[in-house]
Amino acid sequence: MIERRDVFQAIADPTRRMIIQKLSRGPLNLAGIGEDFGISRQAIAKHIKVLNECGMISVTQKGREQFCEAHLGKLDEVLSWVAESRKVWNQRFDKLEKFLDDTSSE
Amino acid sequence: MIERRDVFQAIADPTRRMIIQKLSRGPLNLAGIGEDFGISRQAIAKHIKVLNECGMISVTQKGREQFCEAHLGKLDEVLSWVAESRKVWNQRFDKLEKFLDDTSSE
DNA sequence: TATAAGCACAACCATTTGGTTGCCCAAATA
DNA sequence: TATTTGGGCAACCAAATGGTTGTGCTTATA
Repeated sequence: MIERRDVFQAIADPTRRMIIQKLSRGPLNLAGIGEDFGISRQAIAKHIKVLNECGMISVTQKGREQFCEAHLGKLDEVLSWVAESRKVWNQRFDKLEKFLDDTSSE
Repeated sequence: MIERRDVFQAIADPTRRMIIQKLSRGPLNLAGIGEDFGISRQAIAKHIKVLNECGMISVTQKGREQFCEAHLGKLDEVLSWVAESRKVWNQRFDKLEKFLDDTSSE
């Protein structure tokens, strides 16, 4: 198995998705992120590490605290992949339309 | 660890993403999907199983062959999650805009 | 009918994942 | 200064992941 570190891996885990949404409201330190999760601080720290390695967030030291900020622009990669996957799909609809158009005599 | 079977899991693996894109051009049987992947047929079959369990594709028996069809509409769940995550982000931009608007006297 | 094609099932494997606990360190705060 | 508070590091764990090989079964095809 190979360790994958991309956006798709970042958003694969539900906890990480919640973290991203939480961070979408603004930067937070680890303790702040960990609130309302029934999960240990270490588990959160690991998710933060993964998100950072995936390029989804950046971490800034500030005194003894560590503030995390989401890079929501990174999600563009997901959007463009979805768009790419549906490209032919849409073309097929276009073709179907054209076919129905061409074959309809009434 | 808990076995997660959702769209995010489906698209987390690069091989599965390629399979989805391949299927976006139309249904294929397992052998057809497996072409051009440097991977065993069994590995492909496992990915197909996962994709099916995630609801990303459906499989139809046809004689001795098994045709797979992608459910590209399922990707809407990804799009809406991304949109939801960026909602506040956009609002923040709006707020910033408003703030700049309100505070600019020149 | 003999053979090839398409696939299922099972066993096996190394690595990753997602979580835990325990200990410890440095920076704020009372 | 004593004590919280925020967090790092390492070890450990069970389960999931992504792959392999081998065997065998059924459906097409030569």
